Amino acid sequence: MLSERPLDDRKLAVLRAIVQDYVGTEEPVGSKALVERHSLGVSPATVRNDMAALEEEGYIHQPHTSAGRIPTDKGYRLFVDRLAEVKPMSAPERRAIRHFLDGAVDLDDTVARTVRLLAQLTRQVAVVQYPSLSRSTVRHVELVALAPAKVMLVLITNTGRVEQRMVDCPGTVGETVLADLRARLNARAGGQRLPDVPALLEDLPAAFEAPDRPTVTTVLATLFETLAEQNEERIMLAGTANLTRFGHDFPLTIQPVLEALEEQVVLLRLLGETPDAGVTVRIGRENDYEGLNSTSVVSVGYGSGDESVAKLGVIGPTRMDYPGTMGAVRAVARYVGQILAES
Amino acid sequence: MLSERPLDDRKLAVLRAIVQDYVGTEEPVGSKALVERHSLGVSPATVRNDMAALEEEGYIHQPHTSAGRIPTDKGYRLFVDRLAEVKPMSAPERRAIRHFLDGAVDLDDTVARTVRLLAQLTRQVAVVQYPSLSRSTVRHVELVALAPAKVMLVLITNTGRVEQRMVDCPGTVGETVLADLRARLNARAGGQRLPDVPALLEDLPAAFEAPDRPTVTTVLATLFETLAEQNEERIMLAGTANLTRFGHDFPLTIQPVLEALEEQVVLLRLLGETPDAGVTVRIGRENDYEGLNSTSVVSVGYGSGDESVAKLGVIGPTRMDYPGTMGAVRAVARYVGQILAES
DNA sequence: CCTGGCACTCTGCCTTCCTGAGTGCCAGAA
DNA sequence: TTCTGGCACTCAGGAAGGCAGAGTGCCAGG
Repeated sequence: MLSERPLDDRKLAVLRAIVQDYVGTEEPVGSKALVERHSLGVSPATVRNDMAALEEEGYIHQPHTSAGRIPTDKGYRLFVDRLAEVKPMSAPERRAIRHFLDGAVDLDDTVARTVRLLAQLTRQVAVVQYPSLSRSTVRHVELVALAPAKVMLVLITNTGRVEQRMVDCPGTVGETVLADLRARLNARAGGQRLPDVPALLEDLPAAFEAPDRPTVTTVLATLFETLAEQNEERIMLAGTANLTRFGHDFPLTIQPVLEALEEQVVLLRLLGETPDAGVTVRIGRENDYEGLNSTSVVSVGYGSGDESVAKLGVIGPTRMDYPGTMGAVRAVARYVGQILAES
Repeated sequence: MLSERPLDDRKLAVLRAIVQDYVGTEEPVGSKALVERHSLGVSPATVRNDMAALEEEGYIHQPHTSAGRIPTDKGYRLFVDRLAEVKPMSAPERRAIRHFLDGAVDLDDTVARTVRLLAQLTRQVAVVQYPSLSRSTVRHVELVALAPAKVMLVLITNTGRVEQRMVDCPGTVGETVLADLRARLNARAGGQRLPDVPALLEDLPAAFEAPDRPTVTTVLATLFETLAEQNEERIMLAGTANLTRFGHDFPLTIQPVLEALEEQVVLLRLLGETPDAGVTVRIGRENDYEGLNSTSVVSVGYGSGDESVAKLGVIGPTRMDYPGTMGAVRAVARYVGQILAES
């Protein structure tokens, strides 16, 4: 078995044509139809031989003896890696994206608009992760006395995210102590990356009078807890209705997909595996999660600087328009990054 | 046509039995099966006569000449209004609900847990509206100077909701002015219902020195804007995967439902029509929104006191277990209310 | 007013048949 | 070698026909 015999150019062209046609028509594509729709310069019989070779190598597959071919996961993989160019968005599309995202009033709104936009552009299911706490820095820490022994702690990050927690203090908290603590917190933690903060504040209680130390310790504990709560990472979804578009073959598998989409944990892990740079495509079985074995995930990191603070992506059938989807994902990520940097 | 002839007790019993069986089996129910499974004390032939009468009145309907009967929307309506008791949760169920909701750390988490819980209990799609701004009161307003001319406004409500906005001030803002403004804002607005706040603060700029007034006005403007932003009402969804359970007949209609669920506006209007008190059931065509014409919505208001601050509910096929669903919805609403009151 | 009996209707399912798309292979041409 | 036209073969999927079973409406008798 010549399993690693390199494929010549024409075979690659045939594979490309098969992927393109199958994505378009959703039906197995035969040799005759291929020759008609693409000017390959050879006869159907020749194409058939190439197809046999491609099948031998596992790039395509026949549902039934007398049917056309459809690409396998491996075929899509080769297509994405070597046969397709990311399709850039057109100028009007870019303007539209820009304009749509510019209208956002706060972080929630930005994320909400992004996810809807992505779902519309790709006509698939879109997923956007909120800018992660661990990558961002402290913009401000605020303490608000709500009752004699009750303080509200508000943490604001450079990505615009706001987390708040109630703190039940061991005793009454004086306004001056609170002001002092607030000032020190901001002086030391301001601008620092969240994971670095605890180390910087460790010795803070020592700076206060003994009676106030329990309070300071309690507040710090809550703050650290908030910082550490990685699992608070949130995700927004849109476009689930698009799943129904993949009619014929998909309804059987729509349920596990919907289930996966409901599991924030699954989605977070999915996005978590995306490397920071570059558009990533994970095809079919390449996804660890079983329910997504018949889908592909196109994802990318986005961030306010050149640094990625979170991920976003699209989930659709393995039979998807990869160049278009990748283009859309990349463009949207870029613009969200810009918006975040501006705000 | 004796269209308003009152139905005697046995006919009602037959209707009740039909609804129960159909909900259980998902198949049209015939006279023979009915008599076997319910002790009606009469023969199939008699039941057939009753069925004919019920059909005449529009409570049930035959898909085909030689098939059993299924309830119509009108039939379900009668069932819900007169033939069914809300099924209370069992003690273990109540404990589980209580326990599950008690673990929540903040409002987001409470809502998230509620919606998941409801989806699991009813095995349908659950919807929970965040406590609405307009019904709640101001717990605290905080102003934080982030830069010389940049202030962050944080609004905290009694329901635990936190809204923040950036304010770009016309000039540099002194810390004393800010403290003064903060104190006055809280003194006047604290504990007040959100819609009443603007009127109470109208004359506030007059209390400040002329040079500071533009700043005060700007901050107030942003605050009012935040208060007025009704459309910021948010909704959380869970259990969409349950839609696929309604296999045979439903997949055709699953798409419009998914689309409806993506439209926050539709959901908000849906919940908005729910009266404050009591569990409401809207069946099939009774729903204004076309995509939900083959679904029923069971909803109820919940709140921290005896007052409803938001709504929650369940969306499922008209063929649903009404008593059970109503019981679950009512119980969950009650417990969320308690949790909110405690926090 | 209820019941058993009976003739009737129709869906769902199974089987059979047939067409058409698509294939693999082979012998001959470039 | 590599491509091409020809040919026999396979098989999914739709159409047509037939059958069984569930359910009905109606009627005459208890």
